[in-house]
Amino acid sequence: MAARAGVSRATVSRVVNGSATVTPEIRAAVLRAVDQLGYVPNSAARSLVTRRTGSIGLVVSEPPSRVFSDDPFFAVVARAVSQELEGADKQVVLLPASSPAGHARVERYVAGGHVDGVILLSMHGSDPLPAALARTDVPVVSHGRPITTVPLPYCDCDNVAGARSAVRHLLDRGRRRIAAIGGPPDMSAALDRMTGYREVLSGTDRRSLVAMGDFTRESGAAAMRQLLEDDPGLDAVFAANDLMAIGALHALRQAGRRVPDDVAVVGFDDIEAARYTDPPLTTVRQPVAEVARAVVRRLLGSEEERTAEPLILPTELIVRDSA
Amino acid sequence: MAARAGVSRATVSRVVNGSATVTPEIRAAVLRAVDQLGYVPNSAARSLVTRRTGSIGLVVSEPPSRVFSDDPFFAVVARAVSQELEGADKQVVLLPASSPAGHARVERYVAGGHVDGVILLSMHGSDPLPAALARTDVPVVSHGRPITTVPLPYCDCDNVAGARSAVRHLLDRGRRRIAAIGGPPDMSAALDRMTGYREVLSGTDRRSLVAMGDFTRESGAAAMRQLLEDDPGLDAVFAANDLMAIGALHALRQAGRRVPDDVAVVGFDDIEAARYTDPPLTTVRQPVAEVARAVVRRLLGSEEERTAEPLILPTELIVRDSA
DNA sequence: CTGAAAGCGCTTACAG
DNA sequence: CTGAAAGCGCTTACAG
Repeated sequence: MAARAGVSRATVSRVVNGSATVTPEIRAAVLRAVDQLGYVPNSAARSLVTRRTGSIGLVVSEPPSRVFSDDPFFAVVARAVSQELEGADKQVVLLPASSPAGHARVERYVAGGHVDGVILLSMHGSDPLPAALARTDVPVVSHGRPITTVPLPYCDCDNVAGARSAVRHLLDRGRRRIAAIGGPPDMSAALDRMTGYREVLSGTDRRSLVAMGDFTRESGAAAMRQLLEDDPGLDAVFAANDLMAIGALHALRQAGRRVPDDVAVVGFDDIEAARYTDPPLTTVRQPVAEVARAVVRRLLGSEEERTAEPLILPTELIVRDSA
Repeated sequence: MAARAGVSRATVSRVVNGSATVTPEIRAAVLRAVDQLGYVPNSAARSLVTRRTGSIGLVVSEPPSRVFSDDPFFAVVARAVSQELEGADKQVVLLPASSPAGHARVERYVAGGHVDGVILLSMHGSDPLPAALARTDVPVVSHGRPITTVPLPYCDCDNVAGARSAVRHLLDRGRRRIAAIGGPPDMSAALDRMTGYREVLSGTDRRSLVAMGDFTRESGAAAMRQLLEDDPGLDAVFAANDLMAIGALHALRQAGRRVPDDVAVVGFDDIEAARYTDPPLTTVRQPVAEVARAVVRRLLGSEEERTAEPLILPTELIVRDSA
């Protein structure tokens, strides 16, 4: 390659890496040779000396059922991250970490210098990975507030405020018995949304009534049946995510309750499917892609940017027909 | 590291890589040192000499709207691939290739030796990437039959037979005017499903009636409205995927048609959402994850395995209430 | 079974 | 502005 262009390897390297200090003629000659030979620098050799890999790890620590099923969350994040990374010419490598074995693999992988940074996705409270990763000198940013003892940079949406707006809306519509379907209690998003629900109700004379789900449709349907049994008189339900709200809609229909006439339903996320339920779902829109992009920017930014205050993006209540 | 264990670097390498020719005592000493020092081999240095990277590229050549929206297809594939790769201790790196710029990046990335193999996802007929990649000496296997001039190893499900079973079912239920909603005409899955539809109808005295969509819910709803306008007397519709079937259900409801009483609907894919529509959707189940796993096995297998006859997995008709 | 040495393909001070 | 040389951290024939 260097021979073909009649220059040294060093000069080829400089041209390929866009160094300014190269004579135009030489640069042209090198570029021509690169083109003719289809030369592409070997990435491993380059990484070895630059100590950078051009890859960012996306750690998905979630039981397959949720992240990889019908919830568009993972896909939306993966896409936004890839896209935002394009400008920096970096790729995302998927790091599944749902099992202890997966955790060990991810740790080894990161420690082995395979990635320039790590994005944590939907971590659970019990997860030992954040702490382990924080000990590495690889930058880590979490998508969503992690429940950890170690402080960790993160971006998130305002789950508490979002839930508040949903419950207030129900109150404004004159609903009196507002139940809730909660998510996994070891995830901050689920926790925060329940906090918002309780906060609003505690300001009134209404009692709270909660059934737990795990963010899946099926669990939403089961929780709804439970709720109906516990309090047949309920006239509204706030589900901590849309998938569970869809399950609730299903259970309500089977129980012969009309929505929103008998029972009003509000979800959280505003996934695409929310527009196609019957009736269309009133829900809290969460800017998943924007949070993901913010995470990437922090990850790529300086140490100071990363350790700055967590970025919390606002949510928006989307009123459709279910409430 | 080598000093700590009192052995040479070569021996450390042998122990770490599990070479059999190491004395138990020495192996133990090295392992102890590895543990104490938290030693992890540098991946770039290793790749440089072994010429392997431990990464597989997942090329997603799809407009964001589809793959990354609500269609669980991408997530299911990503998960199955990651999982199947775990045994081989390889990771998947996401390679978005929806734009020409994306294509160029992917080509460069693969040519740069970043990956040991490439999986192509839902390629479109016009896509130049398969041919470009086939020229590399990196193994390539496609998930889904690619529409290319160059022969390319692939695995798929039997889309034609699946569509046939759907349309036959409609016929068996006594439906007389069976319309269809097709997918993107440059994708083999869409093409093959329409072929199945036409094959069955051509064996009868029924005429075919087709409206085109692009695999999204919205396009399914639009196509359904079109069909209703073209032939108000239709009593069944076969949609080339579930998302479009869901859109069709929506349009039908808005048009005041009852499902299945007035119009029967059958989809294709059997995504999770199909069980939660009103009424639950009759559809053709497609083994997406199994195809993905088969793709990985071929990719990891020998040259002969890869170039063997394409593996075509069967589909299954799932009868629910919509038809 | 183990070690000394070469070499993987780059980048980057260091001279000139 | 360009080249010779060192060096990144491993693995792997090759001796012994």
